[in-house]
Order: sequence, then C-alpha cells, then structure tokens
Amino acid sequence: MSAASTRRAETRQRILTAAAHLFRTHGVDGIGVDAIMREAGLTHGGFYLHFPSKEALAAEVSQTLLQNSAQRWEAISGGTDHHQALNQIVDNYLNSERVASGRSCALTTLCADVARRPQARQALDVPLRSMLQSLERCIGDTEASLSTLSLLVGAVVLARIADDHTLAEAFLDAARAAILQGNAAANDAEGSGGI
Amino acid sequence: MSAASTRRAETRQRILTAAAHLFRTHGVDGIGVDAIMREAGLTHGGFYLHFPSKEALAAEVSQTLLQNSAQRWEAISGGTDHHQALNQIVDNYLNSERVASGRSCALTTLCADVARRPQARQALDVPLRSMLQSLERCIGDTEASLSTLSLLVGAVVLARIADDHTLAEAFLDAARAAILQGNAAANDAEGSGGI
DNA sequence: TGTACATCAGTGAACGCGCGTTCACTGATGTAC
DNA sequence: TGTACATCAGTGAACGCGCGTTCACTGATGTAC
Repeated sequence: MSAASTRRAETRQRILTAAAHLFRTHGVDGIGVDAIMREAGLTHGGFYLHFPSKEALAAEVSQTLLQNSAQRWEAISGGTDHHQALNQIVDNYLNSERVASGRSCALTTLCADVARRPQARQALDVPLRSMLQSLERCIGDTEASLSTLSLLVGAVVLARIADDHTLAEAFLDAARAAILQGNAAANDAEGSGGI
Repeated sequence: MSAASTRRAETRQRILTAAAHLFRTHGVDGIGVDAIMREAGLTHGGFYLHFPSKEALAAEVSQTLLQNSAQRWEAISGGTDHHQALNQIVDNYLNSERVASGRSCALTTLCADVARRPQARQALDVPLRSMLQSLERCIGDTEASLSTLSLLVGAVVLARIADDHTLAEAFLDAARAAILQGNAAANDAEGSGGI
C-alpha cells in the first residue's frame, strides 16, 4: 500500500508541476487538460483519478504556488536582521530574469485567472495573509506592508506588460528604490523618535 | 456613402464595446466571438467584415481602453494644481466600486492576457508611456512616476484577488495613503531645498 | 518460492459541445437614368 | 418621382478542431494461500 500510494502521490505532484508551468505560461483558459497530462507524461483520461475538475486543479495550483512563496518569505523574515530580510525578499521578487522567463510570483502571472475564480481566490487567502505578515515583520507597519506588496506586484505586472525591455527594467528598479528608500526613511524616523 | 460608412463605423464600435466588456469580465480566452457578436446585437459571421481575427480585436480593445485612461489623465494633469490632479487620478483609480464591478483600469483587468500577446503589448506602449508622462507632470520625478503607477496597478490587482472585501479595501487605502504621503514628503523636501 | 486472484493507476476511444474562421447567400441601402 | 441595377453589411450553415469529462478496458503491482 505504501509504495503504491507513494507512486500515486508522485503522479499527482507531476500533474501539479506540469499544470503550474503551463497555466503560468498560457493562462488557465489557454491550455487544456490534454496538454497538461502530456507534459506530465500521462494520457488525459487519468486526470480525473487525481482531480475532480480542471477548475479544482487551477485553484490548487494557485494555492500551492503562493504557499511556496509564503513559506520562503516566512523563512527569510524569521531572522533578526529585518532590513536585510526585506532586501532579500525585494531583490528576489523584482529579479528581472525571473520576470522575463515567466517564473515571477503567481500573484502576477495568474492574477486575472484567480480574480475571476472564487474557488482560487479563497484558496489564496491564507498564503496571501502569510506573505503580508512576513512583510510586516520586516517593516513593522501594517499599512506599509500592504502598500509594499502592492508595489512589488504592480511593478512585476507592468514589467510583464511593457513592450520595451528597458521600460520593464525601469519599473522593477523604481519599485526597488521606492521600497528600500521608504523603509530607510521609516527607520530614520523611528530612530530619531527613540532618541 | 457617408451614411453607410457611418453605420459601418457604429457597428464596429458596438463590437469593440461589447468585446471590451466581455474580455474584461471573462478574459480573452474565456469568451468567444459568437458571444461578443451576440452582445453587440449581431450574428457571428459578420465579425470578419470588421476585424481580421479575434487576436487583432483583443489588441485593439486593450489599446482603446488604455487610450481612454491616458486621455483622461492627460486632461487632468494639464491643469496648474499638480497636487490636486494627482489626488484626482489616484482617487479615481483606486475607487473601490469600480474595482469591485470589474471596471477598473485595463492594466489590471487584462494584464495577463496582454502580457502573453506581443501584438497587444505593442499596442499598449504609447498609451502606457502617456500615462507615465501625465504622472510625471503631477509628481515631477520620473522614477517616482514609475513606482506610483506600479503602486496603483498592484493595489487594484491585489484588491481583485483578495477574497475578503475588507482586505481588498485595505490594499486600496494603503496605496492611496502611500502615494499622497510620498508626494507630500517630496514636496516638503523640494520646498526646504528651495529655501 | 510459486500460483491465483484482487486492486486500481493509467489508457484511449468516445460523448456533446463550443471554438475561430469561411463562404454562399440575403436584403436593405445608395446610385444612375 | 419612379424604376433597374450595383453594392455590401449582415446572416447562418458549415468547416475542422480541441475542449472537459466519462467509461470500458488493460496490465502492472500487491496480497493470500
């Protein structure tokens, strides 16, 4: 039983991985179950042994992708150097190679698909709040963590939309500068207030 | 000829309007030519008298929607009171009713569709740069206008993704506060520097 | 250790359906006389 | 002003195709004796 169920879980994972890649590249409505199963090395008929529907798969893929981000942020923000943690999160998020190759955060690659799917939106609630919490741990302010996440997401979305590579980079650079400078200013204010 | 060509142009416009509504609601891949033509009060066969393909329609719809935004911003930012102009742009952009009803900026409703379509991305280049120019006229700094647009776009994208209405509003409110406070700080710095 | 059977992950044909696009046709409008 | 004809926007059937989902079947693996 154990060996069989392990193999089953591995197959399921292979489908999730293939779907994550193809959904991010083509959008949920831009790719079929058939293509996903082929990328996972299977035939389409077996899909329903692992997932009740394509919609359910879309929700689970979105959730899994964002959970991964959330866990990484939690690990990074767990240390003592909050400034360095924020730096690491921001640099990783705004990395232009990741953005250009379509491996940027699920919030930016699947935003439209998720916004239209109540099931997927609900599945993202927990990891999204977790990411906000990690940011808040770094920054120390709730409102600033909300606007910082917005800035990160918006910069990547715009970099993906921008037709010109230079403009795309400019969005990423401007966001990085705004976040780090904004946070430095907040630290200064806090520092001077303390003295 | 004039009356006929006017009617033709009106029909074309009706298709564009219907497509804008349905693409924003369901995504480009989530709605068919048939449904668009039905919403425009026509049958699907006539579509190709007005557009060479569905892809071309998607590009033109995206461009038209963003051109409208760009023109509004240009008009608003054309006045003398830059601070009030920025206020107006931001309040209009982050309006929670617009966001909730799916009538938010095309950059946030069609972002994924556009990012995947080179033709649409190219069509958005001019209006996107125009919006940045309008922001720069209000704010007076290139980098700040890039990060301000990112903040606006990101907040709306996240508000659309957020499953909880309270969280959605929080993203919009935090972005508004960050932009207006950031701009006030920049004005202060400029003022003190001048003296 | 070897055989018989049960389980069940995976296969691939088939389902009804909607897609994007084409095309022969219709019928209202505009022009020529 | 009235008639004959040309134009062309719009119709709707048809094209091949891929979609999401179902299901009878296969065949490898695991269990019982």
